[in-house]
Amino acid sequence: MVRRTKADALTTRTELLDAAERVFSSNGVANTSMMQVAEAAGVTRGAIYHHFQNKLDLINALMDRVKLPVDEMLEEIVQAHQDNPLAILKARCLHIIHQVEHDPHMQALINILLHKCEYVDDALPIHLRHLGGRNACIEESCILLDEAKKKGLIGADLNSQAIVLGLFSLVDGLMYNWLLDKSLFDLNSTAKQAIECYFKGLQA
Amino acid sequence: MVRRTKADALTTRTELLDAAERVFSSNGVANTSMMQVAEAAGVTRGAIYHHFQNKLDLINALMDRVKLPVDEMLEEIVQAHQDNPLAILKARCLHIIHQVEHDPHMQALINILLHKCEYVDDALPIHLRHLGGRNACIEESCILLDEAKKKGLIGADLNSQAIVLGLFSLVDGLMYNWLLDKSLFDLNSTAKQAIECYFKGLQA
DNA sequence: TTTTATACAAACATGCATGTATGTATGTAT
DNA sequence: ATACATACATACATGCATGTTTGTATAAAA
Repeated sequence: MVRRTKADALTTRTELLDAAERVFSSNGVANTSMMQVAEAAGVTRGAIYHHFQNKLDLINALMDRVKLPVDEMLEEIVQAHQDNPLAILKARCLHIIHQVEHDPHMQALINILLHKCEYVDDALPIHLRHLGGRNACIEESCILLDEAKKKGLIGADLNSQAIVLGLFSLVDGLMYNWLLDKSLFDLNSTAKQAIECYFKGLQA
Repeated sequence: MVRRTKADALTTRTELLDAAERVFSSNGVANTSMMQVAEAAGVTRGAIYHHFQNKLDLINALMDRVKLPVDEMLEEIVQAHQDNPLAILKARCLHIIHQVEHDPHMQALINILLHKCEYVDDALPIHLRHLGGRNACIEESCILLDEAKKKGLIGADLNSQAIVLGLFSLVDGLMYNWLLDKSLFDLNSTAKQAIECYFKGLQA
């Protein structure tokens, strides 16, 4: 019913993203129509198609909003524990957990990726981004573990890649299960204990 | 084009389930139409709607085929390691991993549940079954851990529930990531190392 | 052998989702 | 002040998926 200035348009865009986040989170991506997103944002489909090409483009925009802060934070961690590769690795895992627990946008997005979105060809760009970032993270972590091995912090017989994959799988699994039913357990304390346990098992 | 005897009908039904397993696995549940399932099975939609009420009913039937063997096997494990709760728990985890790696039906189903199916209200019955079985398993495992604690096998300060949740999250995460890209790592050896590591971290 | 039930195929009716095209009021630049 | 672009709403056209109904050849039952 109304037309807007440039700034107002950006507001509309943001509201659309917020709405998409909510509706996708509760209905699932495939199960949500553009109409539903529009309604949740209080506009018509016209607004969506003006700002985004289609549902995929919308999801991509959702990811753009969230992904950046992650990498920045990681820098800090590295510097904080300069010479202790294991501490860096552990802090990273706990940081991810913390992000998912406390940043609502991150939580919604991860929830969508893990539970509300089928890993299927035409959704590929999204998942490729997710996996791309994560694979880089794994490689980097392998290096950290190798350093730890050199310093004698962990058993020399351990396979770095397997250990890293296990670690990230543990983190993934914790988020996966917690997002499935947040009332089932406390994410922070559970993650802390489980990750602690895993690291303890690494010692030589 | 053809009509069949009772036995042939069962064959058709099985072929439909097999087809659904394949098509869902590659296209995703929401993204697959009954038409595609029918085509993959070499029949028409009529055949599907004769054997199943709708897509949900079809998926339920898929789960019925697989779920039973799991519980049976678990009995054996318990008896094999009669008095060592930790060994039982570890064997269970490795058994699940083994199942997913080697039983194609199980693998397809877990893949569908983890990656090809949105956790959304109308799919609820499916996920409830999945979660139900798993929650029972968690409770049971907590008991095992408590026993282990009494026997002094693990640290007395550990929270059983957190540890169990971590363990199952680890297993879930490993399956999750492996099914995402089976070429990325060897499931069996990676799981063995990671789980081993986790259990090692439990010791007092 | 006649009757009935089974196992599907084929056709029908409906609805919803998508993408696009068009209209229009308002902001913006000249 | 005029011309153009922006930011949407509205309307339209199309297609596909679903569920149902009907038709039919064969098997099973009586």
